[in-house]
Amino acid sequence: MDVLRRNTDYALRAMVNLASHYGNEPISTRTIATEEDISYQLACKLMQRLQKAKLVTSCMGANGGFTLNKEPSKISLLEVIDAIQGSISLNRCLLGLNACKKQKNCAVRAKLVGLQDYISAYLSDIKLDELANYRGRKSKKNAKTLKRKQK
Amino acid sequence: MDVLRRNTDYALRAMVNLASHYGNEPISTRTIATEEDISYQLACKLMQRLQKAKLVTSCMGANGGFTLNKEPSKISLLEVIDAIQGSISLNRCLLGLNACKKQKNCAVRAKLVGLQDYISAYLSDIKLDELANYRGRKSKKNAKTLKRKQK
DNA sequence: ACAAATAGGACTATTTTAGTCTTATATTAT
DNA sequence: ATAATATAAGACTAAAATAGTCCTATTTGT
Repeated sequence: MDVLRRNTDYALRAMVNLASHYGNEPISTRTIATEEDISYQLACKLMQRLQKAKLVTSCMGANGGFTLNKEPSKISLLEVIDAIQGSISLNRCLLGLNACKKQKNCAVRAKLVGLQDYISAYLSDIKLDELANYRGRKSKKNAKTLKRKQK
Repeated sequence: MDVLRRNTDYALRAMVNLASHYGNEPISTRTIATEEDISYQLACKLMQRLQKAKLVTSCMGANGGFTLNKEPSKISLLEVIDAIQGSISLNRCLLGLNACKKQKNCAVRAKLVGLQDYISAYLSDIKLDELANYRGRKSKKNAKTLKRKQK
């Protein structure tokens, strides 16, 4: 079972794409969709959600598109996840809440909350710039390879 | 989004139930289903899965039922989760694998693997006896309350 | 005016998860 | 032996969650 959903993955790719163009003109959804292998319509939906979450800013009209709302180093993986698939929760169903009548407070639940906090902190620590840089490195490599091939 | 599914919750309740009867006769699925508010048929399915995972032992026939295969203190939450919903994975979809052509090795993935290891360790540390004991405490409390009411 | 964008509601399809039905088989007590 | 009470397990159905599409409106630059 995967915690991160497909749409979250798409959105993250879009965000990394934007991160790597941070400071320049807005990038259109069409461009993002093409570059990141996402269906255009779906990309539209995801960009809208990212905008609602105030992670990106939109510019309508010709030459429009999206830009990041903050520096890449200030946008975390957790924010993107929250924006697209909502916050990840471990508990609810675990020996507690409405699932099991027999206990209102749950020993495990407390532990799981602890785990959840850890996860959140962990994901908050991963920022878009890291991801974009990694990609950058990767594409540089590709460029080199290409050059060599062209010789 | 919840990481632990409903069936996992059911199964966990069943396991805690068995844990609280550890050392005695087998408990029938019908009893478990009744006590833990699970549909009988579904409970059968879940018990079967738990047996396949070798967490419980079955005794067929009249007076049959299930018993834990190990001491409650040696069965972890993680084992139950794995048996019912399979191992929890964070990655797959995250900037890697078949999802994104552009990178074979992924910077984030490594980080997520780290997180995943932490989660596994955390869940391995929670054992059935703790949960059963907590329940025990709780029902004592209820008994008290009941007594007081009866006065 | 036109082309290129986003905005967003409504809808459909797909996938995953949950739950049920049915039949077979094993064990015990009578 | 037979009846009653269990588990075993495959096939199937239903429900819920997720992904994806379609259509129309609106905005903006040339």
